[in-house]
Amino acid sequence: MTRATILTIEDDPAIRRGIVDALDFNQYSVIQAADGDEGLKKSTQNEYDLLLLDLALPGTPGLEILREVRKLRPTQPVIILTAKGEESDRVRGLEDGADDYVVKPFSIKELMARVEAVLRRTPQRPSNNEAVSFPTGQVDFERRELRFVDSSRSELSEKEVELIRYLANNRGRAISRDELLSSVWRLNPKGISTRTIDMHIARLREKLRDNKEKPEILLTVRGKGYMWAAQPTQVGD
Amino acid sequence: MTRATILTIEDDPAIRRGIVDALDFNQYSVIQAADGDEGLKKSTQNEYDLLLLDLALPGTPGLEILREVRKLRPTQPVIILTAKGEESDRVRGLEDGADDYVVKPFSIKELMARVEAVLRRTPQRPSNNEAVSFPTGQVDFERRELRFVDSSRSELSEKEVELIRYLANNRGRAISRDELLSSVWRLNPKGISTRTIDMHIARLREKLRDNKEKPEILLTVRGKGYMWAAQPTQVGD
DNA sequence: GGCAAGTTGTAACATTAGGTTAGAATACCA
DNA sequence: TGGTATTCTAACCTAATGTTACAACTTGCC
Repeated sequence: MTRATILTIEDDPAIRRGIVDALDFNQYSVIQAADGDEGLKKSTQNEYDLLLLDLALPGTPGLEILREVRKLRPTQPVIILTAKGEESDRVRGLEDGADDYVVKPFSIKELMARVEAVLRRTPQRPSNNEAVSFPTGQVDFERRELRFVDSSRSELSEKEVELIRYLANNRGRAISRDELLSSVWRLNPKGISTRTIDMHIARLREKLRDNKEKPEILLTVRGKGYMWAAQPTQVGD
Repeated sequence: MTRATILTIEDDPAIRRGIVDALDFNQYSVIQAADGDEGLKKSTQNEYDLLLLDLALPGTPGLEILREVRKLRPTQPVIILTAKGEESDRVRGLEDGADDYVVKPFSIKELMARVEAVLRRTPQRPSNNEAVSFPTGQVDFERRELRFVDSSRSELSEKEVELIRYLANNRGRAISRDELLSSVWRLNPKGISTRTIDMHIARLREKLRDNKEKPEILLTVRGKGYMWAAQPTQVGD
């Protein structure tokens, strides 16, 4: 069991190698990208616990990657790597939502400290197969089904599971259709025009037995997308 | 400066006196209600940091008060007081969302421990005049105005301040119009039919310079109400 | 292969919640 | 008392979402 999955976007092979080794040694699972285009692709197609992003890259520039990722995944943790002197880049990066930065040349020790710090303050999401509950029941990701308090069940399809997982992992945050298409469907279309998501939501609401007129679990956020309702109250301890 | 404001709904004058004294001694601000009707009124008209609710009351029964309050304020912390033996009431109370219970007769020490515990695990809201920020600026409750990053400002009216405060204090949670009417307007109408809230929201969006078609700060949750957007990312430390 | 069941996507239409405008009521103040 | 700011109401309108019905695709099985 690795501690977290980290995407490293860095073109210098020596530096990349160093980073990967260090992360690997510290029990992280590491994915690599050697240039901007590959980085953009990997970072937008998948969600990682952390992105290590060199700003000076061949291909798509680091800052653009950052902005794209940020648009799609507002909460994706990102640490940027900048060369000494390129202070303006660093400032732009932080403005664009990077969580922290490391200035090259850096020591492995320093990098690891930053990594740990950012991961530490990332709100801990339920891990992949942890139970997600809603007022009238809970989601069993293992068995791909919903179990209700009256112990009845409904089965979930593949896409439904992924959709529910993504939404539930981000409860309390309104997720745009773009973000869903990118994260759940692994597509990357700017400004979509498909009702597919709405369809799936409708089907999910049905299975969740959510209130049809006034949903209480899977909320519609006008002009934005959908949201898994924040837990109203936690009863007892 | 008191630590928190607590509403005590308890008909027995001796017990009530004891509770009030103890809370007072511990720096809490205490409001009292001596029967169910008064309790229902006070608990629905105002929001408190904590509700101490005796279940056996003349007038409106405790459980009904609990349910009404819960409908209006899903996060209102509540501790119920039950007589020894009335176990079914206690269970019902917890089912209906009470956060904890104390069985009579209880020691002051025990009560205080419960109070502290519940308050401790209540998600700490920004206190009344703490700054609330949004991506393009922040709310200054003192001066009743919005300050933007470009250091321009807009003034807020009384109602606007209260509305913004309530929504922002509950960011990430969709607030129903009923809850707003009850908490901000201090009205108690079941199933409203006024567009007043929508109006105020529109004006607020204007002042917040929120995106008109796709709001990013003050979101509309279909069939439910409105929501102050959850913080997308916290930049840096 | 090819049929059946299940899943996912699309097109087209329907509905209505919420945005919006304009003005009436009310409160505030000098 | 008149003027100004604020709040509320009524009425209208639109576009975002819900919804239906079916087409396309996948999967497994004989």
